[in-house]
Amino acid sequence: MARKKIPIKKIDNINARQVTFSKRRKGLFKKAQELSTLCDAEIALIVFSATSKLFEYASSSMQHIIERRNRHSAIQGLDNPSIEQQLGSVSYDMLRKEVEDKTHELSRLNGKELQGLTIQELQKLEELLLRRWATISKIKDEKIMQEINSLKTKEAELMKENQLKSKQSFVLEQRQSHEPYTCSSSDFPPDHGSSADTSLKLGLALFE
Amino acid sequence: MARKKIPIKKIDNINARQVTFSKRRKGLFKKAQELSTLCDAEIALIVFSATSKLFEYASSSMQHIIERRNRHSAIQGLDNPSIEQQLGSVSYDMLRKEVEDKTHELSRLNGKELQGLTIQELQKLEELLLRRWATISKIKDEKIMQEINSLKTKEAELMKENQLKSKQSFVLEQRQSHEPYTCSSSDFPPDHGSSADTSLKLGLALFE
DNA sequence: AGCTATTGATAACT
DNA sequence: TAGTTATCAATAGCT
Repeated sequence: MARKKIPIKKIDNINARQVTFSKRRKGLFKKAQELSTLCDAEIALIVFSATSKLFEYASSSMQHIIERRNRHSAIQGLDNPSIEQQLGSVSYDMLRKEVEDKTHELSRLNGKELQGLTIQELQKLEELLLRRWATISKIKDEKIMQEINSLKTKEAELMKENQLKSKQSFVLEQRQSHEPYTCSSSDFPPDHGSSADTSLKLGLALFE
Repeated sequence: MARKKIPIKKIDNINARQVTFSKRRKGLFKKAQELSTLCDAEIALIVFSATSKLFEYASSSMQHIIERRNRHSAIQGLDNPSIEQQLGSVSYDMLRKEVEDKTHELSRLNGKELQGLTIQELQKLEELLLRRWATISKIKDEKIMQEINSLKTKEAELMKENQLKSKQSFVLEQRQSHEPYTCSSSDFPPDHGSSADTSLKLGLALFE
């Protein structure tokens, strides 16, 4: 739609692709918004760029539309809500109550209904959030430590490997520059405890 | 974009609206598909017509994109889990689905499903909780200040009242022990600035 | 549903 | 990165 028609296939040139993405994305969002307004439609649009950046539009609330869509497709086919209700494991009213409760709890956690609470309730909520924050911090830190440890291990292994290769090269050089002699794997020094130790320390040093 | 420019507002004529919805929807889906192909983007588009008919497009799998999107923003902000009083009765299945969703969301917020998250996601969650904690702290502090102020006011009023009564007693005593004389409200001193100040300081001292 | 006069979107270029 | 413009694409009003 411009100076020239382009084929609808992945744009090779990275820069051109980026520019096109930016322009067309803008156009797409505009059209979505227009359709929503003109025709009173409920629209959700989710776009992930090739670089995993998220762009989204929702004529109302994204969560609402997604939930509505899930219900819509879940209902396809087995659409007899009252059968289960009649079998009566859980009553309809109980479920409705539960939805209300959870919705309420969620919105409170989201900080939207805090004005009505007493100081004591707010203090409890404050403590709760701090505890949750601490939990998450802890888990995050554990994950980071795991990551670090695995990196350390990898590093140590690589160092060891490198040193092994250095020694091999050294032996080969010696053999070439002086008198040749046969060699088997058993000719290598049986242990390199001290040098292995050194490599471990070097590996550690990166993180300490 | 045609014979005439139309304003972007809800089309009144039902028939025209239906036609426009059909045409523009087609255009929107085409553009979404083109953007996805041209720029290697992952796109999901959900459209509910005014008559609650569902149309959707997903460059890969709708569920996959929605989940990816949830992971992305889960987490930052959280959409409004607003009460959706859909017209008419909500089906049993819908309610059960909603309970599941909200339970899931709650348990995530409660920090029970954190092991599966990446370090980046955990960091976002951590920041979110801190923000919420800050919000609650702020509201709590505001409430405390309100409480303090109302106490201050009450204190000041009581002090004033007491002083008033003291003076009345004093006057009565004087009248009884010496010569009587008539009195009106205008006989009271107009201001007690210093004593009011004292009560304010006392009120504050409780919290500082 | 089609048709076409117009408006809108955008590819290439600056 | 943003702005301009020559083209191409979408579509509003009709039939």
